[in-house]
Amino acid sequence: MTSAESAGEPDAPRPPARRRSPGRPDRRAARREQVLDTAARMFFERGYEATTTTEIGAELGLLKGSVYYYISSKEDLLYEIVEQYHRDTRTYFDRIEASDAPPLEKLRELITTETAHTATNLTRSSLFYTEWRSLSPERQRTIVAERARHEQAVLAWITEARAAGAVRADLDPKIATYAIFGMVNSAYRWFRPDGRLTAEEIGREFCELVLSGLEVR
Amino acid sequence: MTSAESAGEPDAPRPPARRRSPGRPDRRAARREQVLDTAARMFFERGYEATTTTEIGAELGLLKGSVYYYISSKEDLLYEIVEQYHRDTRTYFDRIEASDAPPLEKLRELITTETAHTATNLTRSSLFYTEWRSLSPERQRTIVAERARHEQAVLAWITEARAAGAVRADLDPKIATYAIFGMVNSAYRWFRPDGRLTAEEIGREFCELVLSGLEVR
Amino acid sequence: MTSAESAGEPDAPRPPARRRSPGRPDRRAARREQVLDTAARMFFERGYEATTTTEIGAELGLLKGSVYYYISSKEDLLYEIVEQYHRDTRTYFDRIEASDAPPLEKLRELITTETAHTATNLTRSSLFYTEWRSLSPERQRTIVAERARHEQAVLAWITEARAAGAVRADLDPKIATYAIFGMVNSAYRWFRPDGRLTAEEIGREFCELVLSGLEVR
Amino acid sequence: MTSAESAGEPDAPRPPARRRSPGRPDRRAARREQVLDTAARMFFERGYEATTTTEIGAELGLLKGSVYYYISSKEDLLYEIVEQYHRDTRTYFDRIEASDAPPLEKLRELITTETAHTATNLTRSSLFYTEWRSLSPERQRTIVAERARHEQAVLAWITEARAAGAVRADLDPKIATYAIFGMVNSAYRWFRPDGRLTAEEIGREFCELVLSGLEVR
DNA sequence: TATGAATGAGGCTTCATTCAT
DNA sequence: AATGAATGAAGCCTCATTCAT
Repeated sequence: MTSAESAGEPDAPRPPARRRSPGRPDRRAARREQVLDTAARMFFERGYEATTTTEIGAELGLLKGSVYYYISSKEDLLYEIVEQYHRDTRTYFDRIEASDAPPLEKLRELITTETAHTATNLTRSSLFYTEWRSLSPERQRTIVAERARHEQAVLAWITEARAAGAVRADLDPKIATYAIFGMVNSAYRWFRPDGRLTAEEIGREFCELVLSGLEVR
Repeated sequence: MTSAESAGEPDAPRPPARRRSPGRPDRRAARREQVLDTAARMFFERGYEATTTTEIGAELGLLKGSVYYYISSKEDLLYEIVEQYHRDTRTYFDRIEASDAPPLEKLRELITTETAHTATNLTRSSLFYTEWRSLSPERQRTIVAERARHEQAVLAWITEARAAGAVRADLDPKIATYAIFGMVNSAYRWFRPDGRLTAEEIGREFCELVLSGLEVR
Repeated sequence: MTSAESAGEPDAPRPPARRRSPGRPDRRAARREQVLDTAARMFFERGYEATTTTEIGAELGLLKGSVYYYISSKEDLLYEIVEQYHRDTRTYFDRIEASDAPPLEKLRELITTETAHTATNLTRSSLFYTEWRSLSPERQRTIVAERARHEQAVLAWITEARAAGAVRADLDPKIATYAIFGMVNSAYRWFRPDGRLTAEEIGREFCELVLSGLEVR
Repeated sequence: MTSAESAGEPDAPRPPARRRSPGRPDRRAARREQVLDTAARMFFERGYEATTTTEIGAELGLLKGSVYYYISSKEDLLYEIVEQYHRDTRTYFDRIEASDAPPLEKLRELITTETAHTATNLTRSSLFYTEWRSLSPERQRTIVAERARHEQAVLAWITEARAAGAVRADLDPKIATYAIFGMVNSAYRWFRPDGRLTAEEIGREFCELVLSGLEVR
């Protein structure tokens, strides 16, 4: 399903599902993706707890029970939605971290990419930040750990740049790190795909603001 | 600082409730405040939906039914908790806005105060930002409206300072506003009262970072 | 008119409570009577189940718990109200039955008296007819038995009069009996003390209608 | 479901519900009707307030939660039961009123039909008269308004007949109206389907009694 | 593939009642 | 004579989930 979500869905379309046999497209997987997308949108709009399986079914033209043909539990549904987002996050983060750009360049790249990613996956990113509490403790831990990894890295970059004299010595790297994530991750709350600025432009603004705040004049 | 809260409660104690008869402290109101505080902490720890009235009662040494001697509904309980925070917010915001300091001074003052406020009322601020969805539509509207008011004001301050040449012309005031609120309001997620830095110090860091990012060099 | 009822109370005032000692009026009994009257009115207006002890207390300027200083249970309260009415009913019924008037005269007397009684004790009679189900099985039985006794008597009177040729032979005495009670006992539903006709006039109308319907022309 | 309800149910069977697909009888609707009938009987026997959803479920071989597969709330359940009765009432009333029979003929027809209707729908009529207080204010209003309409019509008929000299001038039409409804509507309290007389016979008795009471000799 | 019927656990809330003060 | 705090039982209702068809 390359596309055409119901009007309210601000997320970018997921890539089409894999096909089992070339001749016969796997309809099940396609429908499954549809279930995920619909649920994601509804969770985004009303919250996870407030969305019932009955409602999800209705939105899909299915009865409550039929939804379980595609999912194994409501929590799994949420997890899968969040996991997709999470996975993407990991991907670009690993790439950036592995690069040999100077630390502030990495930071710039992370801010830009993460802002764009958040903005292009509004509903999923929103769920990632607001509904993780409804996941099982173990799954929460996975997510928290990954976030911590990102924070550690950013902290390390800033610390490194500071040691190298590129970042103001009078700033606390840890607080700066929190500030950056607070700023970037807030995008899901107010970004509108049809707004005045694109995700890229917003990323650039963030970089300007933060980096010129950090940098030694 | 009359009251010893259970260890987990990071919020500053509320001032004692009004007394009905001057000589004899109003026990009821005190207990009621205890209920609010306990519930606030539990909502903070597990989330509003995940906290049952049975659990709240148990934590207070009451049966679930008995909790209703002090509250009228679970949602009202949440609202009251959030409203206290909300009210305080309004108070200092109005004071700052009414002052005749230059716009960037107002901004500095707001960032500092709001950061401190968030940090000193960790659980309540947390609920304010994460559980407002569990409130009735009307109550949600109240909160959203107030937040919008703050954002409008900050936007106006930045715009004004920019027009006066005090803020870089290449930055978008609106994005800057969002960035500031994202930063400041993220404090409830990571601030720890027993941490290395005080709320005031964090506020100062934020100001440094943001203002030197905004200001024309 | 010894007692000042709240405006809505259509029942005739109960006689003042007995005094324990001539010099010191028994305040408790008086207050108790007030509780009965207030409860009776509220049960009448909202129904027994729908009236809470909290509300009864509030109406009396008391707290929930304090009401129990005067009553032993909510059901007892209802029973006592209904019992007063019941007792009166028994009194005049016994008097009529014991008289040596001819059967149709007794019938006339019963219709008149019962209509008047119903009308003068609107709330209590209403409860007698509508809320008896909330009483304990045993108490229900008492009431049902008494009503049956009245019906038996009326049936006997009509049968006797019919045997004597005073009542039409083509009418079924049992149905006539039911009809009469249905008619008379419906008064609590529509009688208004400030209406066009007095209770006595209504009683007379009933007699006219029924007796001329029954009597051989 | 043409029949054979559990022994205690004195109401006539409802006509079968509409079918969704012509070939396959709609089981759901049938079961739903069963729920209504069972609940009606239980409300009749113990009263609405005294009947719990748990009990209704048990009687149907269901858990309390499962009952809600067929109903939306306990009050809705009551309303639907009462509404069916109400609807029937309206139907025959409109027919009679629209006829061009002379007023006393209409009266006779109404008494007969209403008595029969009450008797053939004992439980529902009973609920109609005794449990309407448990309905929402708006629903109460609907019912009260309809009853008032019937009373107005009967009052008009009697008044008309009286003006034409067919009814005794010394009787008050309004009281006569109340008397008639009191009489007819009391049937649910004592009618037994297996009794000595049929509903039709009882209706005839009522007519005899009332009309010969009303008519000028 | 999807339905329909039911489960079962649990949630929020209400309320008559008690009892020490 | 009345209060305030709490109890405890029960009530209505919701919902994720299952499973035979």
